[in-house]
Amino acid sequence: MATIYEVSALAGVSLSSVSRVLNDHEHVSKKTKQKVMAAMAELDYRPNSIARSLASSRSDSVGVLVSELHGPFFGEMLSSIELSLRNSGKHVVITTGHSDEESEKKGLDFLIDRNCDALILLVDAMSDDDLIKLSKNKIPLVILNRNIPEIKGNCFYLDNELGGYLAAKHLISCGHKDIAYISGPLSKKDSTERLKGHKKALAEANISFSKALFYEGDYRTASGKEGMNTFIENEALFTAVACSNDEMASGAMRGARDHKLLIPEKCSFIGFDNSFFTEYLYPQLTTINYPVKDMAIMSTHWILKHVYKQKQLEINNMFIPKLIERESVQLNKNTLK
Amino acid sequence: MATIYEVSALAGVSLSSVSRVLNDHEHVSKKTKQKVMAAMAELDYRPNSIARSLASSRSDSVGVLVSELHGPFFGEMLSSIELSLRNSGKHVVITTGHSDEESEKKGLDFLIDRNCDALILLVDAMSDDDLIKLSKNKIPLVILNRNIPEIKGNCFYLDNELGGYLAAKHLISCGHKDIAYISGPLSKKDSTERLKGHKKALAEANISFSKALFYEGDYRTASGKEGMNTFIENEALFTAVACSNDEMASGAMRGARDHKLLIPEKCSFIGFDNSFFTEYLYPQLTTINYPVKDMAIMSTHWILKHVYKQKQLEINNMFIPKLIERESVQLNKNTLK
DNA sequence: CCAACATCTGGAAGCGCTTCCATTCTTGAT
DNA sequence: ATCAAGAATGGAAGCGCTTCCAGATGTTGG
Repeated sequence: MATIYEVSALAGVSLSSVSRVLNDHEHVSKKTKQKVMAAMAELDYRPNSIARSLASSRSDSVGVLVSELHGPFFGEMLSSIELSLRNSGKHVVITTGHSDEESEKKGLDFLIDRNCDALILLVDAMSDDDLIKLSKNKIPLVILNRNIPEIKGNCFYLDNELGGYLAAKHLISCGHKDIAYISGPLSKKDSTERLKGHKKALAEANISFSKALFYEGDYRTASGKEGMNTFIENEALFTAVACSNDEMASGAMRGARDHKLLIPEKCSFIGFDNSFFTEYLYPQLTTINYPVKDMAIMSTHWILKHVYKQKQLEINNMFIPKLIERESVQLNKNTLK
Repeated sequence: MATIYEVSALAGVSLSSVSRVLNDHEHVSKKTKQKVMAAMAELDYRPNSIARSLASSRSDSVGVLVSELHGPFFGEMLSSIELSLRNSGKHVVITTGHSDEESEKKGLDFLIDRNCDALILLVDAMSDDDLIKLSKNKIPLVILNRNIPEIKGNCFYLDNELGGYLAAKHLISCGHKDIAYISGPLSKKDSTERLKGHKKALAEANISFSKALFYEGDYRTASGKEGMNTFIENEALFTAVACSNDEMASGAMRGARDHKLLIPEKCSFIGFDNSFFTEYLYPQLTTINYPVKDMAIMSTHWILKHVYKQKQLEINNMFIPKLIERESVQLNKNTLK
């Protein structure tokens, strides 16, 4: 692997000059630039980015810390982030936090130690205070899927409460009154916010929230099925179930089928997130759209604007959920007659 | 951020000694080790990994190049890789190639320039020759989802042909003779291998392969649906369809439903990969298991063994597909009577 | 008590690059 | 022709760490 020395020697100019053309500095004559370019080409020179990073304390890379790597949600998010950043010549270093505080902090340290120019964080376990403190450090950062008022401008998030509200409202407008709810872990803010919206819609319709129709899952398919089983075994009465995400909804639907419950004739289902697979369920899942991609791209725009000084980028922090009507919700016949 | 100099000064020992305790070298007395540790703790010192990497030309990080970041397949793969490597204190740098040759090469360069200790590659566009050449370079690498005889030991892959064979065989054993096939892109080797296995099973059963029952998709759900539409519009006759992956199978099932085709009564479906969502389809999809996680973990074992010198790791290059029977395949009534 | 060896420690060069500063070379206006 | 201002170049220090070498210190056995 050729180094800058060899280029400098072959081109017959100083190290500094080579470095200058490498970094597209002003004040390099055409002649030297050409000589250097020629030498680089001949030696098949590629700058060592580690050395560059050490000398300049920049790295052209942004660190991404997410809870998990699998699942439709993170997949789409990472995919969008990578594409957007790569289009601007930046690179992405990805690591995971597994919703565990220690693990998140370790991941964070890794990214910081790698000289990342900026960070994109999607963390569950770390406290708001930790994040606020972190944001005061030298390294710029952006927080996804979470709204911390003190650092509002760095947060990109969905109006989860509105989402929960829209879902419940839709079921209610279809005549459902007995609505079961399968929630994500209550330790996560998005879960509690969605639940809050759900309750708000119930209250507006004068429907009381029943503990018997509530199940706390973990966002995974299996827990949706378990929730459904629990409801049925307890002989709870309901005509619809709202789920905190699509994966649990698909699990719940499976659970319903295991008990020979017709969907949507006997029981309606609504999910949350609008993951890619909801269209391919049967019946297709009515859900709440979470514009993950938009949000992911927006977070990169913030970084491109504030860290890499690209102009003309509009920043928008809060994203609005939207009802996606498909086949899994039906009018409640009992109510109508 | 404290540097090694400050640690050295505070502890009252030389740079070298600090470095030695940092790297757990032999020949450091307990006393100096303690002094250094204390100083590190007091200063909240964290080594700068960039500097370390430059000085030692190691980086404790392995580069991963995959086609895409989204989708069930890559999600599970990356997740397993990250977990396994992190458990050994190594880190992962991920980038994408988008099945495009130029893009793959760029990603590769990025990883190489980042001083990765080893590479895990899942690439579609680059030629075997390129990969063989690459493997002769200094940086150790492992290739996923592809078998290149010349560098067999570095390849980890599924016996795709066997998988295709098993799927077709299963349909045939259920009495199906008219079997449609929705393939992945024929530019990808795994697609052609699966198809080959399919044809082999047909041949063994004396069923001729019909062009009218073949559709080339792109591994995405939408193309599965399109394939199904094409068959139906052309009034092709078939009682079962085999798909090159689960996503296309789910799309095909959707297409069948749009045409009021009962599944599995009128038409059986079999997928490939055993992605997480197949269980939650209705009916649950019969498919071929691809042990992605095992393969991903095995590739990290190779690296841990050969690059990081961990002992006692068994390496196994080829993985065996397995039929997973669920609900989407039914006996062909016509044949039986 | 001292040789002979093993263990421990410090000095210094160097990884490949950036960047500040000083120096030299060009301009173009006078 | 002259001179200042600006453009182009080179030298050298330094980013934070590793590692080789040589020298210092400690330990053991005769």
